[in-house]
Amino acid sequence: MSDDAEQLRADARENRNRILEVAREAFTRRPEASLNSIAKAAGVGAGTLYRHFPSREALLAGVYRKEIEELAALAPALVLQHPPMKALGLWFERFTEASGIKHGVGETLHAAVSEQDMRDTFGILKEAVGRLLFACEQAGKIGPGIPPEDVLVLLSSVLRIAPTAEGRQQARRIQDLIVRGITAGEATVQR
Amino acid sequence: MSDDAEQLRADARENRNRILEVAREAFTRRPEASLNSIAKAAGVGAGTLYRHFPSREALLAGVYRKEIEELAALAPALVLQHPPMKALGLWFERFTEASGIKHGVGETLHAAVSEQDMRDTFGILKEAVGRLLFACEQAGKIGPGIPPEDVLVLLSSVLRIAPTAEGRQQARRIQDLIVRGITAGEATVQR
DNA sequence: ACCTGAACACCGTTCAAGT
DNA sequence: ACCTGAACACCGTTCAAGT
Repeated sequence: MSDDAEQLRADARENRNRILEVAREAFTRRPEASLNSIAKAAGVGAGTLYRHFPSREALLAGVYRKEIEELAALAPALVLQHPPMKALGLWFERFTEASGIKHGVGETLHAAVSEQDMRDTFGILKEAVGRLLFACEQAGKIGPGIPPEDVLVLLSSVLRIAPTAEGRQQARRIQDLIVRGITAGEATVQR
Repeated sequence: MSDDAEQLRADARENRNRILEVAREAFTRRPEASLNSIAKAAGVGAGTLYRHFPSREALLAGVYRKEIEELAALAPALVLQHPPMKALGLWFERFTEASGIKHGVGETLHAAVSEQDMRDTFGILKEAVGRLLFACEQAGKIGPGIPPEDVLVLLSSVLRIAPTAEGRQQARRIQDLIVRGITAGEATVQR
């Protein structure tokens, strides 16, 4: 929602956007692309890139922020259009499919503890999942008090899976397992 | 089980072991420790390290192999000593606790598709989980045909969690969610 | 205010030369 | 048969000098 590029001088904002464009491309091609190479491709000095994005993670967050915000915004929309459990399932699928999310969320989750930028982005996703879970809860489909962040951590495991045909099947199976876990409520967990 | 250092000349085997020792220490302190610094600390040339471990991942696998093998060996032992579901729960806890596993398995899972070393190590863990699941299945506690690799991928998500007190609680909750997902058998997954 | 790009210390990796 | 360590190309990051 917030633009993050509001009070910038015209040339600075242009640079910022160009960096984000180039970075998105570069990361899609090769997730380990160097920041120097991105700066060069964007036609800016290395220092400029570092001024806008002080760390690799900050750049990642910048690149995928829009995508993540869209994904989050989808949650309430799905809740309106579908029965709660169906909405949850559909959102899970979207989460897995969103290609950019792969890198973006992975890093976000990983760094959510330390980096501030990340906490924000993570918070957006957490809220989205919370909304979905709440709807399911209201409908009596799941037990109360399942922390959205737990679901998100669990869901993040599918991001590691390679995007082969086989991998996609596995991702689907894993999504189902998560849904079942949520659905089961108080089950026979033994210690 | 296999030693991996069988047919080596005496000095080579010594070097190999020293590298593994130093690397374990270094990775524990700082997961991104450079390979050059490890070589130096181990008192060997960089080339020697690369001869033994051609990639960072190979070194990680070497470092954590023993630990992973022990964890895997624990599975059948637990099955003999406890009811199946309890054995599963205990093994999950051990998996989460094993500190070295954190780095080792994370990388292993990530690279399991490409690297051969990794496939082997991953296979060992997969077999262990398979054993646990089979016991639960035999006891009629879970549905049949849950792929061990799915459980492992899911379980790997807890490895990202920071080892704070709060984090440990979350890890525990997530383990429970996984167990519930497995237990639920065919549930109300909607599409 | 913002940008450039040379400079620094360090990285992974290779390979000729040694034993 | 194995090891050393200098060398290479590249990395992230900083910062004086420019506009």
